[in-house]
Amino acid sequence: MVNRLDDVVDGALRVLDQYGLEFCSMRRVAADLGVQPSALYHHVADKQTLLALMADRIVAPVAIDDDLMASSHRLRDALLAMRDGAEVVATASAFRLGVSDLEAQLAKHSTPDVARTLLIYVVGHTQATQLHRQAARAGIVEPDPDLDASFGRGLAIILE
Amino acid sequence: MVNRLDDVVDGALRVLDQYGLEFCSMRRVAADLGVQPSALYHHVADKQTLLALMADRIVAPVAIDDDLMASSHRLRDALLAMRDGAEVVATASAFRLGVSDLEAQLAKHSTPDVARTLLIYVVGHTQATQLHRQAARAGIVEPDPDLDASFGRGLAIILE
DNA sequence: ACCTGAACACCGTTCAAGT
DNA sequence: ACCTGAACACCGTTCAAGT
Repeated sequence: MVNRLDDVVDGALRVLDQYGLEFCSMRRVAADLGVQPSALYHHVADKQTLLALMADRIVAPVAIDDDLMASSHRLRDALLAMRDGAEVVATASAFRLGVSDLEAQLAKHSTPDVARTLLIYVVGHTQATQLHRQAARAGIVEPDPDLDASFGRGLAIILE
Repeated sequence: MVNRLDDVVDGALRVLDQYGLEFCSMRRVAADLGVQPSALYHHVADKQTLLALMADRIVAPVAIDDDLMASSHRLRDALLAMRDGAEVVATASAFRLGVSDLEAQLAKHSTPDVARTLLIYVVGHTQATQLHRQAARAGIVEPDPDLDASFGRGLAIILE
């Protein structure tokens, strides 16, 4: 079987969505691709690099435009669409201040400081939301139905 | 040698500060305490629980008062004082929306929405800062001297 | 270019047993 | 109450070698 880098990222995202970040190991991704673990290192330098590529892919389809409120909601939706999506993005380089493409896009439609504050807030709130939902699903905590609305209210505070 | 739960958390924080979250394993913490890995499970249910206790301890000395700007800076300083401090707090339960003691403290001096937005921002910006500094130390990226000031400007956006 | 097979140095966690 | 010793089922990564 022949794989390209894109196939490896595809497989990694499949494993992430199915099993969660905790179980998204190089060995599982390899198994998903029907390949030995060592084969992944022909495509990718290490796990961190693979995670960065996954983060880029999660965030790639998000369109940023003049409407920062709507753009923020689209970003949140893209993160929520993938299991542990926000945490992957928060830890990987898509979040690197000053290097993130997302931050640059947001800055084009506002100011650098608003862009950065917004990006941190959206990823952070979504990460907390996914953490909370996971805890609620496990019965550790009662579900909070206000979390979606809470996101919008925080957004309004940042965007005046 | 006899250890209490507090000694275990102490040891874990020592290992965290010295080696970073990536290498803060149960086995290393045990070695730091001069004990077998299995001994830790007499004090703590699992690693996640230990991380939550560590997060609580990192955040415990932070005083929250009327001055939300100064309080936010104190929280940031406490996170920066511990290697990977922001990431530990972001992942552990100190960050759980609606359950975090820090969030409740902040809410007493403002509104629930401002408190939550502030908490997410401070932890998020500090996490990105520590990520950036680590990358800069490794020579992967050039250091950004504006990060400290950037924090204050984002804070001002949230607090009007 | 893409992969296998085998190895190395690690993990978190459990559990019977010791003191 | 606190810990040991041994085991189980895993990790990420390297590297010679194959096609």
